[in-house]
Amino acid sequence: MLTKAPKGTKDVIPSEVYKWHYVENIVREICSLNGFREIRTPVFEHTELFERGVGETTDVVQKEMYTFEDKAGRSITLKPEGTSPAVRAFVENGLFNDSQPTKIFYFTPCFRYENPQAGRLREHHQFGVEAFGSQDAAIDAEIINIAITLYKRLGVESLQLRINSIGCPECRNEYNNKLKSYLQPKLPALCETCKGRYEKNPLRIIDCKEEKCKAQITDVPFIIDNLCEECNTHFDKLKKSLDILEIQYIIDPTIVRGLDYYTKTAFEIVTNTIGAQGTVCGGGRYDGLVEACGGPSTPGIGFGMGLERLFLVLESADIQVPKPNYMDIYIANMGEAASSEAQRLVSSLRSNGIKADKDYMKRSLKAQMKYANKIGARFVVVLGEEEISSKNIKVKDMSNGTEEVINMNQLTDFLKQKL
RNA sequence: GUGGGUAUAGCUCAGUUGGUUAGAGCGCCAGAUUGUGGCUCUGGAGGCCGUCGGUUCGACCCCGAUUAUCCACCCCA
Repeated sequence: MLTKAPKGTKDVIPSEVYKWHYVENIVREICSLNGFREIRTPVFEHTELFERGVGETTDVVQKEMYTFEDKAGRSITLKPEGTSPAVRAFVENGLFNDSQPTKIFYFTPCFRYENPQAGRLREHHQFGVEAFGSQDAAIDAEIINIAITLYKRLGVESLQLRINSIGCPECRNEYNNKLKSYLQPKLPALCETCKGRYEKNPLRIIDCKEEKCKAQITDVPFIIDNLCEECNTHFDKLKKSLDILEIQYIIDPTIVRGLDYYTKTAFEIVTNTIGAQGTVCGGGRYDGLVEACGGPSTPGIGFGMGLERLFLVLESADIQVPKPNYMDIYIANMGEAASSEAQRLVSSLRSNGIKADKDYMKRSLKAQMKYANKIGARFVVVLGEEEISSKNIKVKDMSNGTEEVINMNQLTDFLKQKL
């Protein structure tokens, strides 16, 4: 127990972390190009935020949250998703007073108490993007474009964008009635969960995976065919915008999303290469969420992208993340005096911005050379009594084995020139 | 919450139809004559064979439970 990470969590060890850095750097670059700035919010929030934001009837809130009381009796929840906290921060800090839109992004851990499987953890990490303040469907397309661009930059091609519109409260209400009257005669044949969904959230029945439910609703009316004029116009504009950006998409009327806050645009980016959990990015518009969280009526749209799943996609596509150079120079040393001199040297090199390391294991010279090779040191200098007294050192280029003799004092300049 | 698979070295996995000292590859450490890496060769360290109980003269192997892990359902990223 002591030496085991909790179920559904994973360490990122030093030899793997470069992949995260690589992706994070590209994300930051893309966000910056699109005018999105980073926001950092707490790992935990008041439970109420998620109940209100994500929705009391959702699975996430009903059975997947890490909720506990703190010592003062407050109900606290580890964030199960990133949008509600972003909205809370948007409202609390009065960002709606700035010129709109407000365009933000974040990296955050998310916590959900579920049984782990391929592509599903109890703690996973998301890259998320939110844009507040604009109702323009063009911004929906641009949000989607950020996710598409990221995957394109990483060299992934086998992904599919699926879009839908799930309407606004008005047309959804009307549609729900239509849906209910369609479903009512079939109710006895539906599964137990769907019987429950009928009153609370009939839209979800369309998404049910039970065969008997699927069989019942083969000619179910979709909301996409029952949108009000405004929502229809919005969806048309979205499609047009995606065309302008040359983004391929599939209209999938069964996308409903499991978080209650979505309105109008809902989308998923999916793959079939990483197991059953193929949604790599999911998001949509949430025009009522800011108001529901106590802010002024403000439209919004965003997405969450699971980073662990992103890495699964890279793996399945056999895409290698370039490894960084870990070490510029390694100072091999023999004997106490040389060890001290090596310490002085690496310290001076480091303060000049050169990645430098030395032996701390009292290894033989041969072993030190092997080590230097293994850590990927570009250059090696051997320090012994001779070098210390003469101040002349041989700098070996590990990439081709050539050596050059220079004065010890010139090492920094020499390396700056070579690197 | 439900179902199935798996559990042997740091990692990936063999293995014994139940019988004495449990194996490989990779990795790690060291050596192959003087102070120079990658390739090769040699050697070494490293395992209560997940845990507890049962069957048996004898269990790493069979049975049960338990825990962990993987996969799937549900749901989601």
